[in-house]
Amino acid sequence: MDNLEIAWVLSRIADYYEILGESAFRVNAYRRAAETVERLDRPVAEVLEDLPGVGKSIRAVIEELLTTGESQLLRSLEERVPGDLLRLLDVPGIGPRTIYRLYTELGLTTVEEVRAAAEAKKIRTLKGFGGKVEARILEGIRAMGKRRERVPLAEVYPLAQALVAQIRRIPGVLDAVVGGSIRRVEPTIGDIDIAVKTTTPEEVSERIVRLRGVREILARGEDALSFQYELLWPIRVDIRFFAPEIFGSGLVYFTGDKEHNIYLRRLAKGRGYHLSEWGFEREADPTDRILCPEEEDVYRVLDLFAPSPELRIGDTPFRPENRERISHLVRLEDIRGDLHMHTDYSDGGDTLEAMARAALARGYTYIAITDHSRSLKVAGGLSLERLREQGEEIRRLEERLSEEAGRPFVILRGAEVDILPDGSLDYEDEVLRELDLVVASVHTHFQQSREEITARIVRAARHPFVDIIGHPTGRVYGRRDAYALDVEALIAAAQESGVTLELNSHPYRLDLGPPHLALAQEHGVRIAINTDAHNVEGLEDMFFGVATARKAYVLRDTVINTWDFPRLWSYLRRNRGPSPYRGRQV
DNA sequence: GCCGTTTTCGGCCCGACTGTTTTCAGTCG
Repeated sequence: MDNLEIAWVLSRIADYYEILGESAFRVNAYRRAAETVERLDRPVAEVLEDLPGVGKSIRAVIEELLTTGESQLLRSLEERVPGDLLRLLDVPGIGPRTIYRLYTELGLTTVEEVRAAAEAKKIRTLKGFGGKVEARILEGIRAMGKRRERVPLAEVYPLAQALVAQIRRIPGVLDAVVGGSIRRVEPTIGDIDIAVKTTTPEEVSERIVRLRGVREILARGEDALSFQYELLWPIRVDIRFFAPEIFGSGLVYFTGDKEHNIYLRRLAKGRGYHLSEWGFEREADPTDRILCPEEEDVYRVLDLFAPSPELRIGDTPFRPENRERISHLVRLEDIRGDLHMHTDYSDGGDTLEAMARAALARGYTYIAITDHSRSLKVAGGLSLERLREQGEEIRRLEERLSEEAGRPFVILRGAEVDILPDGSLDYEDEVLRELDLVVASVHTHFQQSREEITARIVRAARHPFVDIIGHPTGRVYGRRDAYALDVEALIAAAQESGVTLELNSHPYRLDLGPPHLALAQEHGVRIAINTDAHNVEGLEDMFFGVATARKAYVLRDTVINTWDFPRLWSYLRRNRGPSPYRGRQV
């Protein structure tokens, strides 16, 4: 049983306990344990003894799951709450207490029975329930299964930026910032959170609800506004209004994550303060307030540094082992080049020159052009002849741009070479040796067994002329699961062969993800943060990749495209010998 | 259920909004 399955059982137990009216603290304990297990970067069995928030009882459940694959506790809970009532938890506005009352007071045990009872107007007979609750239940059941769950960051990000830009233009808006999981650069997003700085929330709110795309208003008060937003597809938007003097505490609160907020509030409490989005209040004397116009103010009161948003996961940035490393983490401004991009030679949308100029404008000192190899016909893979042609154009362009820029600008002649189903590569060794840089990636036969695909990619990782394994797991958020690859085996192979693993920055991919990145770094494996850009705009995705690396506490020095060119070059020549085209100094 | 240089018992983060009431529980984030 893997970590995800165990986490699922724990959160299931929490759901049952919640419906049964168990202590909220017990429910919370299971829920937190589930999250802890889900986030682990190694099998739970290895670290079960010292898992924070996992004590005797929950440990026993996990041990039982590990040995028998089942949980007696879960089974007995399933008997106590028969049917499929748990599914109602997914209905917005329906929570555990409502489900509990439907079960105990009306004897309903299935979603179908609940629907029938709502249609027969029986639910409104319960004390405190009216027609609106009934309507909400019916609407929720109707929408079940059709509802989209979390959406890939790639799809939400531009939408959120456009929306916040519109809000900024509304009179009375002093500032507006996207918060929540988007600001934390999480790979999937549940809703769009926006913190608005204003002294006139009512007027601003009135203007926001008239924006194009605003559908159903879900909640609207003095300080908050929620609505369904729909341009191409629907997503919930939550907006909070904060006065300038509390915008810092408001933005901290609205950025999260939830565990991070709880940690900060507990810390405040230990110092006799009550912390909320309104700022600090001394518990002994509520009139004694500390206002926080900036986020840094909140952290300063607690004697903490303000972690960048992507690091705000529970208390992790403040743990001693991370705290020391934090100033050495890779930053966007450390990136000196991009080692994976496409041009219109294959399936890119922009020319070689446009891509190179855009990279130069970003301040890069080197890039690698890595169009697809010949067998990938759907992506216009390059024949040997086209590859050679491109190489010549690259040489001329490099010279011209370096001259124009008045500084060296290196364009590496690379390729993204297909790893064929048997693990061999799509160009002959002589061709690979002549290239400056080879990214090897899987683009076909995703469905191979774990053994097959692991052997396939490991074989490529051991090839002397492969420099980078591109998007190693192949996962594409919202579209495709990872290959069945044994990533740990790949990391072990990379440790041996010295090949670099890619962190593909495209927000649909973010592959490798943080747990694997951390594991790779721990084993001394190098990482390349690349955009895999298919047009000029794609180069901007580097931001997502760097944030993802930071979540894994990847250090600057682990990332080969933070190195200066001589160091990178000697790495690239490690198995190829001297280059016939390029001296050591550039 | 978990946890402890304030505690092995007694706490456990906090507030906005809705619906149905008339002071609050439930839900959500």
